[in-house]
Amino acid sequence: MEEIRLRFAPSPTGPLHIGGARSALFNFLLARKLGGKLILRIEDTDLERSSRESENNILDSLQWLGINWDEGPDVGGAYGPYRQMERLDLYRQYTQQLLDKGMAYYCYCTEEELEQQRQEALAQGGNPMYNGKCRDLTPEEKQKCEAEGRKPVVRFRVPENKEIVINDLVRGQVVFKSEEIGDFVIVKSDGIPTYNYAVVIDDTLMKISHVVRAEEHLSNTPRQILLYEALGFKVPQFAHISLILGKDRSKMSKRHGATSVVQYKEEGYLPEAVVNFLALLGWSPEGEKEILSLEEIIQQFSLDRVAKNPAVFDLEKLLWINGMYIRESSVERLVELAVPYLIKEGYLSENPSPEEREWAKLVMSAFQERLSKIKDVTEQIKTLVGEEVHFENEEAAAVLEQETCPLVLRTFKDKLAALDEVTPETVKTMLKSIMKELKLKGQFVYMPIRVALSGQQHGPDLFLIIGILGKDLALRRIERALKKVSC
RNA sequence: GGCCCGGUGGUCAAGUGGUUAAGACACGGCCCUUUCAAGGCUGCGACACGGGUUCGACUCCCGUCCGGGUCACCA
Repeated sequence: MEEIRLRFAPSPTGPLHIGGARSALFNFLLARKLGGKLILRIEDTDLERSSRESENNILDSLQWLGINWDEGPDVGGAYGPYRQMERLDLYRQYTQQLLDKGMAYYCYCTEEELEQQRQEALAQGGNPMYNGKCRDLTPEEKQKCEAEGRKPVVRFRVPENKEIVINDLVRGQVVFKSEEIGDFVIVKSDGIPTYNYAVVIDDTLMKISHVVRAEEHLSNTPRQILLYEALGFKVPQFAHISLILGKDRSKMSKRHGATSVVQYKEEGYLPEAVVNFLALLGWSPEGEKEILSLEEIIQQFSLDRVAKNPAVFDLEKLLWINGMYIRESSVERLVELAVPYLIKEGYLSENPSPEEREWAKLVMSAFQERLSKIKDVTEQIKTLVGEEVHFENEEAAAVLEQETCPLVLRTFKDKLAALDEVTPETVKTMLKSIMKELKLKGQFVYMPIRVALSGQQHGPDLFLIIGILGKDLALRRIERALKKVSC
């Protein structure tokens, strides 16, 4: 039995993209489902754009999501190194092999020449591919180019009249013709291999059995298969999953909003929610239950249930899923998550005291049911902090004009002042007693107090609001309202 | 432009020749409730189009249209 080995191979050219996260997730899911391993490989051959900072961000993001790998640049493994730039020697020997066999050749064309070729091909309505100019350079021609100081690239000699068949695990059979593929570069003029080349050698050397990646790579696959065959390597199984699109149905990009995993983390999304959402984008569980833990998803995961069509990223649904997870969370966890936001907005001091943490707990239990993402709590809490009460609108202000309002507020003030312990329970019974004594319907008691305390007609249960404000501030806000009402 | 992949409600998405074409998000209504939210119930809403094949097509074939990807010394 062949060992099951999957990999996620990002380029460290920026923070982990949401689409990359989904590729990583699907690889992870399949690896776990099949009892195989997940390998993390860093494809850092683009010297211009690659950075260690991005690499770290990618690892952090994956870890945050709960996507763990068995081998990688940080943990090592038997098939390392796991950064392509540390594997240059490995590629070199295969390049020599291809060169010796005449399956690859040096090309001295300049960028300008290539650009011109492309334009010409395009103008003739053809495929803008390399025309094979340097395919059969004589030693003299070569020498001339060298003398001019030209640095050659290595191109792969694409065989003629060949059908390349991909048996894709999600797309089925896809056929390409070799005539549609021009001789492509496998080693750049600086000696660094290109993606299509390095990926083949690495996947082979790392014994990757299944390559699960985004659909944008489907058209690259025939090139890679040609390379596998030229090198005498075994071709792995391929599975190309569809892309994630923005609202306007084009590929997800910055203008669609947050595209990187850290941005979602910073907005206050829970990792389980992001994972759950991503899994549902292009895959569907068998049952009707959509809120699933990673374990449940692994159990149910299968490539047969992966959709072929691209999926539009629906933030509304992510928000909903996130809200579901927030509601399922313990208040303690929510407090941990919320504290940084609360500190940042100045609602808590840098090192929150036990009292402040207790307050944060009141806040989070009050808002747990109504948050879609943790960060929103800073917005929601605004009305419950400070001396000033701002009425959300005229309608709210009008509540205080009610005839019975002064009486209600005064009664409430006295009773609250007399309360020894302000807990949800004591406040609750206190409020009920006001209803009874004054013989007033709920709305004539609760609404004026609510508006006087928060300026809002809507919000968490009144007794929770009072807990968050605290006895003293609540009293002062009532007094202010009372002053306004009595004149 | 050539090649490749795709096209079920606004969005995600079941479905694999015969179904009243699931479900979820969003949206509307009702219930619950002192408010909102959450929750429960309910409603609106779809097989891109045109030809075939077949007794019968969302499902199979062809064409058209639409969307996306790719054709880099980026991955």
